[in-house]
Amino acid sequence: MALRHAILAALLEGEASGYELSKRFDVSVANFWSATPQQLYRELERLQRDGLLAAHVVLQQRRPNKRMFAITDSGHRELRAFTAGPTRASAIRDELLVKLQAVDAGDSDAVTAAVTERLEQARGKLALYDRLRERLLAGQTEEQFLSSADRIGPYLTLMRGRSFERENLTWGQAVLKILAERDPTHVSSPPSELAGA
Amino acid sequence: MALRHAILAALLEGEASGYELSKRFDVSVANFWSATPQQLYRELERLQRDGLLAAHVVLQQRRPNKRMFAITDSGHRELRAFTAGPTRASAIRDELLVKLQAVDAGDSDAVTAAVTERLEQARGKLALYDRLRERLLAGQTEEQFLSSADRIGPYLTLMRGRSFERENLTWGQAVLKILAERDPTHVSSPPSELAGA
DNA sequence: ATTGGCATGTAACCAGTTACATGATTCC
DNA sequence: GGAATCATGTAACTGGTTACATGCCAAT
Repeated sequence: MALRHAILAALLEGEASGYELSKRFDVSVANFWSATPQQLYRELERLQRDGLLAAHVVLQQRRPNKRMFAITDSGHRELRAFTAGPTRASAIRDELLVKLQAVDAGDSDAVTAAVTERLEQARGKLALYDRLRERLLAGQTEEQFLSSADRIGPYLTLMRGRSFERENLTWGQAVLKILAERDPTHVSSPPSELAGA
Repeated sequence: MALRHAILAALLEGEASGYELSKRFDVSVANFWSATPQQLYRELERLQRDGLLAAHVVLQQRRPNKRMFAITDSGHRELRAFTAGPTRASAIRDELLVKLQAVDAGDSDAVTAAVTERLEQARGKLALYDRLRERLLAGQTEEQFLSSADRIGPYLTLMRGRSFERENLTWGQAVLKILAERDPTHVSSPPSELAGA
């Protein structure tokens, strides 16, 4: 029953079709909630059935018609009640870290490649988040934005995603260095200091 | 099919019963994979059935008997193959961030309380991770440990968990300040600078 | 001509969660 | 005496993933 609330929260940005919502999940919601298009379509059905969303069909000439979903009053009440309820602990499931846990019994080169790939992804996401941040700020300073904006929620979650990817970068780089030093084809390099402050 | 590999990776630390494994998941594996005891018991059954784990019953006098599970050769091969295969993107599902995304349409005080609670948890986990780190290092410097230890995987994942909780702390504190400034019962305080470097 | 984006869905399956159940022991 | 810990499970349900299917339009 938590995907519901993620969808409601995402629709605060404005009404959307299933397809548009899945794009929205890809770019901004993915920091804190992941869902496949199939999940979204199914849950949108239910949300509409339960009266938390209202749907209306938009006819398009050059594209297929789409069903736009908007939050109802009942949906707003539900979302508000959700923010007031107990918070479940976050579930993390990261295959890369499972591989790293097993690196000593696994294929070290393959794990190195996987970390490198993750690093690339982190760089890409960081760049995306920086662009989204610029768009949100719209020329204002952070201070100005936070005191004047209608909605600060999307900014706060974006900043969490941003710091997460920054950590992925620094951590991943340190891990690569350590794995390289462990490698048989050894070349010495200065210590990595993974522990931080 | 990924819980299997998380279990195999966890059993690299040594054989365990279902109960012990679930404790292990709570303290150290939870950074990167979460699973309930019921999931573990079911998957241990299957791993044994598929020959990746071998079980033997340990009779105890003052406690119930337990079934200890150990990785077989076949299990080791499977784990190695896993580290060499493609890596799926990590799935994050964090209710607290859903609440934050919806904070502008939600109960601001309740969200503040939830962030405060998360901060406490982060402090606790950080302290735990620091203790685990001390235990792993066993008096050595990080550099010494990394060049001499049999297994560095657990250390690398622990350090990721540690930096994650550190980020939770700094982010959560900034969010609390921002939410307080937004509150009707307003008291001015210096700007928070959430953006970082 | 074919790839890629827009737009929506069904069906089957697999993974994860919740509730419940049992029974002994140790600690307070 | 009661709570916490050790130890394992069943059953029912809910949530999530994968594969497949359709069809049109725009761009190359």
